[in-house]
Amino acid sequence: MPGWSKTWTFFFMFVLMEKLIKDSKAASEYLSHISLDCAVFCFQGGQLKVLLLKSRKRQQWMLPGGFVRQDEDVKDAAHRALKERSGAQKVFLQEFAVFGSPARTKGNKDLFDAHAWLGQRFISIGFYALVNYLSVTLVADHLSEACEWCSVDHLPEMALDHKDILNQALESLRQHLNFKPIGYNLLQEEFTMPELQRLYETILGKKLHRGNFARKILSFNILEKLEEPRKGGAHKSPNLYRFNHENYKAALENGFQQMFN
Amino acid sequence: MPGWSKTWTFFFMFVLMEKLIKDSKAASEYLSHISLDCAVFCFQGGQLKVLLLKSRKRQQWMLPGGFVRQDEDVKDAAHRALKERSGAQKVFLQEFAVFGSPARTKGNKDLFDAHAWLGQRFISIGFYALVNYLSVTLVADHLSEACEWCSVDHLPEMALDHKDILNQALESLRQHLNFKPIGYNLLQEEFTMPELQRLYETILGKKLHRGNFARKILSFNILEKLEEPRKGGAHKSPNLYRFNHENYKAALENGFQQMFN
DNA sequence: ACAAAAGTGTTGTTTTTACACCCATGA
DNA sequence: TCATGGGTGTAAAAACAACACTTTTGT
Repeated sequence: MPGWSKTWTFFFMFVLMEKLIKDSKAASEYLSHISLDCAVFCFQGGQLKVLLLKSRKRQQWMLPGGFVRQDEDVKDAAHRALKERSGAQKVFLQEFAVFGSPARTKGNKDLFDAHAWLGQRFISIGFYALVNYLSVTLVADHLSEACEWCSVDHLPEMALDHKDILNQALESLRQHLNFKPIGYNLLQEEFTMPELQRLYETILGKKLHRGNFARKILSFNILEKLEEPRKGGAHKSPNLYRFNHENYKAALENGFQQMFN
Repeated sequence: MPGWSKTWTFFFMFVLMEKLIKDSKAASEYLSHISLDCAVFCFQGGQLKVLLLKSRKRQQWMLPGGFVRQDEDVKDAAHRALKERSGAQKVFLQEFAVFGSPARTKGNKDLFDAHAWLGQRFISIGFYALVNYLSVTLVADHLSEACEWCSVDHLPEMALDHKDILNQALESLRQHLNFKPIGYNLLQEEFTMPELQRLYETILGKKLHRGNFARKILSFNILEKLEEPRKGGAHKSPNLYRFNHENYKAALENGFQQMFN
């Protein structure tokens, strides 16, 4: 087409591309090939739990995830995805790994065949999130029929490589226990010593000695004991503590030098 | 255009898009918006060094980086980038962070204005690599006029957020010292006790006690002493050691329980 | 002779670990 | 009274840190 100027070629292209873009809102709204998956943890009933969605189409459990808008920070995208799913804002979010094998989303076309855009290859950025069980209201998205907390000790079968992602999130959680404000974000603002100990025991996967645990964690001066104990339990009212933000933050900067192993 | 069928619309689009794609080889070869940056470390002359490239266009130092092919594993892409830059294959590579702020590549257009594709927003996946100084031959790419080892103690100004990426790589290196085969990958196959100690001292940034260091690291049974010492030095020939792969690997699986802090 | 490397012994300190008590209190 | 929570004392074991002294060996 020697008579066509470059300008005309581009003009036509844009007219046609606009139509394509309207067909697929996602293609213009989000960066292609990039997704994120979140392992959202809470601590409830003495158990570490993770938020799972059940896909409507295939009855498989999945981690909540999302995509990154054209001009959005990746971490903001994760916050947005999380807010939609749990109503929770200002959640503690930590990136822990990238899942970049081209094979990992081969099953996508099947899983999401109603949406062509979802059939592409995705490189997924893995985050773990820590939320307070009480401050959260679960909301299933339109692709999901259920949205539940599931104990990490009894995980169901999961779609794609999501079980793998979750296991790596758990491993990172363990390694970060002395470096990130994990206790602070998983517990309520006010908590008892047995609750804190059970959290540590659950994440580390082993029993800790009661007396020594309290002695050690108190020696860091990161806890403040409150005046009033928690009333209403079946037994002795336990003391309540909360974190001293300043000292906690300062202690994490260096990482707790061998806190608990 | 009611007479046009959807099929025709798409046919024209593809014809035109093909032309666009030919205009920009990169756009078809690589995933858009995704890059990777490598902090390549070696240990030489008692110093930890990092591989830097000097950009021809702006005389700024940069970390070597690359892009991910359409059907390529992200880690393979990092290996490929590294091989081009250093000739090194089978390098130890560890992903450590994602740099996903939309602001981070705002300077790109200026830096790479010869290549439109490079002006887009990039989410970069950060790797650190550990190489043996002797097994590497540096090669500058066509955008760079120099390619050098630079001591991490005397870093020059760097482009974009590369200094930030490098600092996070160093921090990760420190935290991984007891969990990843860092000594194994930075030293030669055969090394002396003072070399190993200096490596630990450099990464941790502090002096360690000679006698206690040797005692402790030998107690892990991860080293094998060779028959012959290293000849030719100015003083007493030091003993040579190498890692016992099996024991080293086993020890890393649990992480060295407080090895050196 | 000197300097770097190597090996080991010793000592005091700190940390860890494991028990053992004792007390408080809500049902 | 019992189950749970909370506080403390202490003793043995282990780990750590700091020194000191010795030996080896290539130049």
